This record gives sequence, structure tokens and C-alpha cells, in this order.
Amino acid sequence: MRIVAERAGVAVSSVSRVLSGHEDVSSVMRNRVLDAVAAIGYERDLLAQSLRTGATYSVGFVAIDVANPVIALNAAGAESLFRDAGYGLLISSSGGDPDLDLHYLRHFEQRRVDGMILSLAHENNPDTLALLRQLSTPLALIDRTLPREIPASAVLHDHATGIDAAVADLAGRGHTRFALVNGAPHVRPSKERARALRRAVRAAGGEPVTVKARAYSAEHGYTTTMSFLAARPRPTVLFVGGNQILAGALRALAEEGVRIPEDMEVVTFDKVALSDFLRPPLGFVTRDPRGAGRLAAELLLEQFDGAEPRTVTVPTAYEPAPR
Amino acid sequence: MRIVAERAGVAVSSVSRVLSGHEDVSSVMRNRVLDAVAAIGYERDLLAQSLRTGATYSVGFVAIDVANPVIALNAAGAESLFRDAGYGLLISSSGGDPDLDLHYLRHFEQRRVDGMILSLAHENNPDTLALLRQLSTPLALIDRTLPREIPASAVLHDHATGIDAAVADLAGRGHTRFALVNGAPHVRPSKERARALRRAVRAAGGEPVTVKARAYSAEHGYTTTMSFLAARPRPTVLFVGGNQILAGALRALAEEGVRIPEDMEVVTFDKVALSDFLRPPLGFVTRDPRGAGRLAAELLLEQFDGAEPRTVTVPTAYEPAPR
DNA sequence: GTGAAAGCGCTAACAT
DNA sequence: ATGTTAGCGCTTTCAC
Repeated sequence: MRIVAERAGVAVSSVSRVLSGHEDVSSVMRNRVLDAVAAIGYERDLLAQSLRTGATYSVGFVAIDVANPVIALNAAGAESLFRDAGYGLLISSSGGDPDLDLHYLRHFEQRRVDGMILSLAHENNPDTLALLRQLSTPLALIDRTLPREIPASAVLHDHATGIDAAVADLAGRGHTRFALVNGAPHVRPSKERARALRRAVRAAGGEPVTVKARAYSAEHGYTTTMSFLAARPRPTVLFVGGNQILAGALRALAEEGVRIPEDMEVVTFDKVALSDFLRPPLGFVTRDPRGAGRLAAELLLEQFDGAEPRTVTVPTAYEPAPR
Repeated sequence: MRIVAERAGVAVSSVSRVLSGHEDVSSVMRNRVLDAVAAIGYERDLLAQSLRTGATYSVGFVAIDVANPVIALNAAGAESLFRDAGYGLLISSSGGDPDLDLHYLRHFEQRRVDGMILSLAHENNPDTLALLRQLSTPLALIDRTLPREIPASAVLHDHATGIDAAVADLAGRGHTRFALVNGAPHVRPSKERARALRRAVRAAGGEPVTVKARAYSAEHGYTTTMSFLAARPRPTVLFVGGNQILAGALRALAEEGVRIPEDMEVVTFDKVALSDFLRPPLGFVTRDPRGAGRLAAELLLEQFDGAEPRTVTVPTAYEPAPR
């Protein structure tokens, strides 16, 4: 910038003013500077700018697993908005480990990110909450809830709608014994799905729902499905808490020779690419992950503009298995 | 840091020395400082540090599409290494648009990233190459090639191995007419796959291979598969250039009532989660995307340590369709 | 409307 | 072994 100033024969402060689009600059000045900038091919150093102004134009995404298609779509959705707004998106991947949640929270804090998007591995972890409480960074949660005293925007999925429709369909076909291979226990989606499924099945006059929450992993999907299949009487409807769990669940069902849908109906959360071509035929409770990511970014940008944190609820839907 | 210095009754430079793990510091000094740091809960400002030292401890990933499971796994693999090394990973997503390649290259340059991982949308784009040429940032390519004069490490997949095995298998079953719904034309994987498939089929005495390269999209998968199905005589083996294309290809095959594997064999590139449960039965040419991402990160970290750029080739394998 | 100068928080000479 | 000082590249008073 000093070089630009010299070349244009003006002060660095003037260059800064031009580049920042300040009001009080003569068009003569503006042109001289812009010409020099173009001649040199100069670009402002975002780092120095950040140090001075306090704004880094970067956002951290504390994700439970970037390799999960749903999270990847969240990231892609957010990224597209941030790109247009000039923000950089830092990603992370806790792999379900609450310590990594903390690690990244600290890391992003140290980087002075302007905001964070949070898909925490564990929304009740005391250390995480303590850190969050003393953090003043704008926050946008994706399907997570935090204690009221921690201000944060949130994109919340209305899991009940999709589940209600699914249960209505299946109970209507005479099913009464439902089971749920649930994901990680300490995050909103798992809690909401268990709650909504229990309520819906009770309302439909079914038997108490069996739920087992562990992790978003194929291994949990396999062992837990196996344990459900060993129960007598067996459940006749299996809800599966996401695509990673599904891989294990389908393997277990195949190994045990369970016929679908004759012996058991399977409904899984989230449709990912190619889901249409999965065998056996599955029902889906779907949401729009790219839209959710976009929305989270929007809520964050809103806060950067001075708006108060707010919560937006987005729908889920039921897509019955093909017959 | 000034506050810490005051509290410890020492100079800021001494605090800096302690925190940087410098040699010449007495243990008395060290303890005084560390105590003060602990008491205040102080954390160094990475921004100021970066401005002074020139190192930002951040890496930019110019990705063709973060929502693509293969790329997401690349990112996850790289991220795990960078995390341990204290680096932050900035992601992007060009969606196949070369202009966005450029946008992000500039953006990351402006952010002064210490290095970049590149899965460009277009490896021959003149503007991109021009920018890259005048860039001094360490680079690690993931399955891309650049002109020799642009120094860069690279992780290259040996596509031929998997393809050779696939063609050997299928030619051995009497197939002679092969077609390939290829991805984006100006990137190494597409080029390599077309080249390797043509060579393998020729070597096996088959007919000239039909190839159509457009984009990594379901739409291209659909329309191009349709056009292949309209050809007379029809190809009897369809190679599909990745999971996004596959979605469209399978839809086309289903709509046309093509029986697999009776009427046609289908081999697709990359196994993603749940691929085992896809119907119809598919053959796969597989690679290890997480490993590739990890490797790219390694090559970059290596360069940060002063090593020269180098190229590593990693294998692909063939997994025949289940019978 | 423009320039001079201070300072964001840190590190690296250079003294002592 | 520690303190003093300059400066990374920018923005922002404050004069003029």
C-alpha cells in the first residue's frame, strides 16, 4: 500500500480511504489511486486490515463430521452465501468427540473469527458450555439447543412433522412395535426424534418404543440392529437415525435374512445422493441440509449487521417406501 | 499480552519469548509468566502473530465441490492432519466453475494462507495458470496436473490399475463395446480414465470406446446415458465417472428398462457410503479419498518444513459387481 | 479533501 | 537472561 501511495504521489491514508470506499475523496484522487493499484496489481492485506479493524471476515464451522453428506451439504450451503459476502469458511470435524468441539471453539476464538456455525458433538458438555458462556462471538446453531443465557441464532428442524406422517402411515398398516437406532445422545436431532417418535406411536396406540442412542456410526447401526432383531417379539418397524447408522443397520438386516418390507419396515432419516437406488426399499424422513446451511449463514450475516439472534424452524417430510 | 507482562512485572518481549518456547529464559521468568497467563486466561492473538511473522497457520482448499462425498473425505483427511499441526483449513467450492477457482485462489492469497490444496475445476484455464505462476504459496494438488514450471506437490491416482482389472474381467466375459460417461473434461481424473479405458479396451481387442465428458452432474449422467442407450449397436458395458453422474445414469437405465447385468454391465468410479446396497449390482473402481486428503496435507506440511514439492501416486482397485 | 501520526498485538533485532 | 525499540500493513483520529 505504501508502494501504491508513492506511485500515485499521495499519502497511504488516502489510498486506504479510496480502497475503503470512503465518502470524502475527490474523483481525481480516486482515479490516481485506482490507476496505481491496477498498474501494480495490488491487493490489500486482509491480515493487517483485520488486526486494525477487529473484523477477520472469517467464520468457523464446528462440525460433527464433514465427511457426513448432511454436514457437507450444510457447509456447501453456508459457503455459497459467505463467498458472496466476502467471508472465508474455516471447517473442522469433531468426529463426535466433545473434546474436539472444545479444541475448535478455542482455535476459532484465537483466530478471532467473526462468527461460528455450530453442529456440536455434545450440546450439554459443561466445558463447552462454560467456554461458550464467556464467548462474545456471534453464533448460529444447526439443529442444536443451548441454555437460554447463551445468545445464539439457530436453525431447527421440525422432526416431529416427518415422524408423525411416517407413524400415521405405518400404524395405519397395522404396525404397533417400533424401534429406533438413534444417533449420538446429546444432540438435538436424536433427542427430538426419540421424543417425537415415542409421542406419535403412543398417540397411535402402539407399544412403547425401543430406543438406543449411541453414535452416528455404522458400527452402532450394526450391533444395535442386531440386538433389536434378537428381541421377542421383534419390532416390525425400524427407524434408523441417519445414513451412517443405516450402513450398519442394512448389513445386520441382510445377514439375518430379514425380508423388507414383509418382515420389517425400515424408515431412515435423511435422503442422500443415490438413496433412491438403495435396496431394500426404505422410507425416508427428509430435510434440506443445503438450505439449513444457507440459513445458518444468513442468520450469522444478519448478526454481523447488528441484528439480534433468532431461531428459524424448518420442516421435515415423510417419503414412504416404494411399493 | 501487555496485561500479562504488567501482571508478571516483566517486559512484553519476555512474555513473547516464554510463549514461543524460546531458549534463553530462566525458569523463574517462565513460571512468573505462565502463572500470569493462567491467572488471566490469556491466549495469544494469532492475527497479530501472523502479521508479524508472515505465517498464518492456515491452508486453503480449492475444491470442486465440498458436497461431493469424495471431496468431503479429502477435506476430512486433510483436516485431521492440519488439526494436529495447528493449522486451520479454509474451504471453498467451485461447483465446477473455473471463475470460482480463480476467485478462491485470489481470496486465499489475500488471506495469506501458508499453503493451498487444489482440486481445481479446470486445470488448463489460462487465467488460473497465470495466477498460479506468479504465486509463491506452497501447493498440493489432488489428482490434478499443472505445467512443469509451476512447482507443486501432488497426490495422483493410478486410475489405470483399476480400469485394467475391470476391462480384463469384462472382456473375459465376452464384452467388446464399452462406453464412458465421463466427468468434467479438463481435470486429470477424466483425462486419465478416458485414456486408460481406451488403451485397455484396445489391448483386449474390443471396439473403440465411446466417451462423452461434460460435468460431474446427475443431469449429464442422465442425458448422456440416454444417448448411449440410443446407439445401435448398444454398448454392453457402461463406465460411469463418479457418484453424482451415477445418480443420473441409474435413472436413465431404469427408465429404459435396461436389465443389469443381463443387458448391460455397469462399472462406476468411487465407492461411497451405502454403495454396497445399491441396486442394480454395480462394479466399482475404488480409491481412498480420505487417505489422499491426508497425503496432500502431509505434502504441504513437508513443504512448510522446507522440503521440495514431490508427487505421490496412490492406487485404485477394481471390485467386480456381485453375482 | 488530504496528510501526518498513532496504534491494533505481536516478534525480532539490538542493547545491556 | 531480560528490557527497549522498531515495525509487520493497515485504519483512523486529528490537524490543516
